[in-house]
Amino acid sequence: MIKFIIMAKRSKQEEAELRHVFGKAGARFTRQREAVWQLFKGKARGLTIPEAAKALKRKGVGPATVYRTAALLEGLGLLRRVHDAGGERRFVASRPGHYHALVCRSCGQVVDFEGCDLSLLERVLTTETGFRIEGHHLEVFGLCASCKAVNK
Amino acid sequence: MIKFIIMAKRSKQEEAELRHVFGKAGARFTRQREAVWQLFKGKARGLTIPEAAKALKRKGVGPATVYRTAALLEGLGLLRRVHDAGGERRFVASRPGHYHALVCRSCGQVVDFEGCDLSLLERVLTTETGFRIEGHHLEVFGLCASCKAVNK
DNA sequence: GCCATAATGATAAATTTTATCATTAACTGA
DNA sequence: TCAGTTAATGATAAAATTTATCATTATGGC
Repeated sequence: MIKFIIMAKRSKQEEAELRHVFGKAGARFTRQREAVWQLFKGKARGLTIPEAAKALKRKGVGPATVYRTAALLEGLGLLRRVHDAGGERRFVASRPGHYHALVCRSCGQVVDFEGCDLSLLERVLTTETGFRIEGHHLEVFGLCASCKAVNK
Repeated sequence: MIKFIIMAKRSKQEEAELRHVFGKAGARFTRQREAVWQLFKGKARGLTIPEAAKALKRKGVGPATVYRTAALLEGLGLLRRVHDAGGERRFVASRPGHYHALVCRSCGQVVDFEGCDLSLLERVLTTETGFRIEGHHLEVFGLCASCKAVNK
């Protein structure tokens, strides 16, 4: 069964969770790191680092910190890389686990989903190529419902 | 059925094919463009642009031309973008059509394959999200047979 | 609240990518 | 085969992105 992810709004509970994830990794919970996380969490289409850096400059977060924090959050499983149609590197808020992205080519909105079944494909690849399959990365493109309506 | 691609060696026939592909697109068949293509064709793991630029400098091909040519070859379907584990943008020789990459995380070798069947997944996504699915991008990681042997 | 030190901002440097333009060389047609 | 047209290239510079360094700041543990 396929499960879709809806990002929860900011809450005390979320802050506690965040603090826990950070703490477990020995990382401090700073104003800047939360600003970065909140920014990405609010953008369904994700952001490139330069885009994020521009938006965060106003909030007093420097570019170097954006780079550092994106790498950190990726390591913690809170951000995931997505490559849009143009091959641009974007980061999107995520939950730890095995998710894939359904990306709208018009507005860029990203819907995460899990529950892909590639076991058959992987079995064939194993026998045909001798590879030991360890994982995969899947992205699906299309037009979301509202862009479909607008673009005819 | 899954079909694997083995890149043919350089030949008169290949040159004719190349000339045809270039010509049909109104692009000229230059020494530099062939050098770029030959370089990528010989590297199963693909190359980043800076890597390619470094290798081609010796052959008298400037960086700007490498960028321009990679974009051209991608447009012609002769190169495809692949993102390795580190998220680096690499270009890999390809054939026109719908192929996916099986990437070895140790040596970086890429085996193209076609014949993935995601129609069921795409049908579910369509009904669940309202998206009009237009395509997908799939990469499978693992250890190739020889790296598997070496790394135990 | 104090302390140790991780994290930040500022700055600079390195790297990657794009733009410009005079020169070169690939295709066209005779 | 050869000249003419013009796309493509190299050189150069500029812009943009990414990484490194280090003094200062602020977080988390006690």
